[in-house]
Amino acid sequence: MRAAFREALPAWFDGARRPMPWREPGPDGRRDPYRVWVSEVMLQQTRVETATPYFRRFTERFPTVRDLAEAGQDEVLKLWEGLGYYSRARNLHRAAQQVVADHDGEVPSDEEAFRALPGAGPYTAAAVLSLAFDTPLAVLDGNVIRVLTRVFAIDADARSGRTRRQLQDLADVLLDPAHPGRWNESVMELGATVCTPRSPACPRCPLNDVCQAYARGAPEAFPVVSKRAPVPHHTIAVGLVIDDASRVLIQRRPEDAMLGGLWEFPGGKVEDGETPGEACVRELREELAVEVEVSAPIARVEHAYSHFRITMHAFRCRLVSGEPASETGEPIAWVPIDALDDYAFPRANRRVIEALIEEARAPRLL
DNA sequence: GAGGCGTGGCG
DNA sequence: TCGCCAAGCCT
Repeated sequence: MRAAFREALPAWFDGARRPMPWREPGPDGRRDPYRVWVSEVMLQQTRVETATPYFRRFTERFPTVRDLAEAGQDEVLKLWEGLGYYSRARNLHRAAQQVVADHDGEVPSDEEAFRALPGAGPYTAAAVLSLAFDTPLAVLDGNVIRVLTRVFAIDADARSGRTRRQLQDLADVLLDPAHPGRWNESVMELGATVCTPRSPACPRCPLNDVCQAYARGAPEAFPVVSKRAPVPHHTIAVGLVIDDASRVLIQRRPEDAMLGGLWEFPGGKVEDGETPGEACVRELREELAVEVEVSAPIARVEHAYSHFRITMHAFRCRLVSGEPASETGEPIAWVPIDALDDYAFPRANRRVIEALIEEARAPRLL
C-alpha cells in the first residue's frame, strides 16, 4: 500500500503534472517560498483555472514579500477582486508585513513561526513548507480526503474532527519523507484530475489496484459528508446616487464584515411590508443621513454567497436634501462612473455597474 | 464543533 | 434551476 503511494503515484505524477506558474523554479533552481505561499492562499477553496490569472497579476505587481507589505490594502483587494473569501487577501497582506517586521522579509521555514502568520492554517503550512523547503509535513485538503477515503473505503463523516485526525494520521504514514513536496503534489494532482468528486477516471488511476472504493464499484460513494442546511434568501435594495458631474456615491465596507474592505453602493435589506424602493430610501436615510427619491430601476441581480442568496434591486436616485455623511464611520466617496473600475467591488455590485454603464449608453425611454 | 466566509462551474 | 463543490481558516 505504502509502495503504491510512494512509487506508482509519483511516477504517474511525473507524466501528468500540469504546468502552473507557481511550479516554475526560480533562477537558483528552487521554488520561491513567497510565490508558493501566495498560490496556496489563492488555491484555498478555489480551482487552479480560476486562481491562475489572479496569481500572475498579483505576483507581477508584488514580486516579493516586501512589495506586498508596502502596498495599501485598497490595491491588494483590487487585485483580489472577484476571487472571493477576501479575508484571505487581508490576512496575506498583514502576514507579509509581519514577515518583514519579524523575519527580515524571509518567509519562515519553521512550522511554528509560519503558523503564527494570519491565514496560515495546517494545510497552508504543510503545503508551503513541504513544497518550498522539503519539510516532511503531509497536507490534508479536499483532494487528499477524497483520495484516502476512497482508497481505504472510509465511510465515517469526513468533516468530523475524529475522521480528519484519522485521515491526517494516514497521510502522515503514507508521506514519502524523502520527497514530501512531490508526494503532496502528487496526491493533490490525482484528486484534482483523476480522483474527481464526480465521474472519477478510475481506469487510468495509478492507485486503482489498491483502491477499495474502486473494487466495490462505488468510488463516488466517498467521501461521506452530511448534507448542508438550505441557505436563506434576502432581498436587497441599493441606491445609485449620481450628482451633476456624473459621479456615483459609494461606501467602503467595514474591515471585519463579510466582503470587508470592498466598496459598494449604499443600501440594505428590504423588510417585510416594504417595497424595494421604500427600503432604498430608508437605508440611505439611516446610513448616510440624506433624503433621496427613487427615480428609475437600473438592475435586478440574483447572487449566491457562500451561506445565503440575495436578489438585489438597484435604483437610480435623486438627492433631495442633505449632504451624504457616513453614520457608521466607514469611508464614502464620489466616483466618476468611468472610474468605478479603480475600486474593488463585490460581484453583485459589479453586475449593477455593468447595467448602469449599459443604461448610460442606451437609456430606456420611459 | 459549528458556522461564517465568495465565486464560478458542472451535472 | 439548483445543489454541490474547489489546494481552508477563523471565531
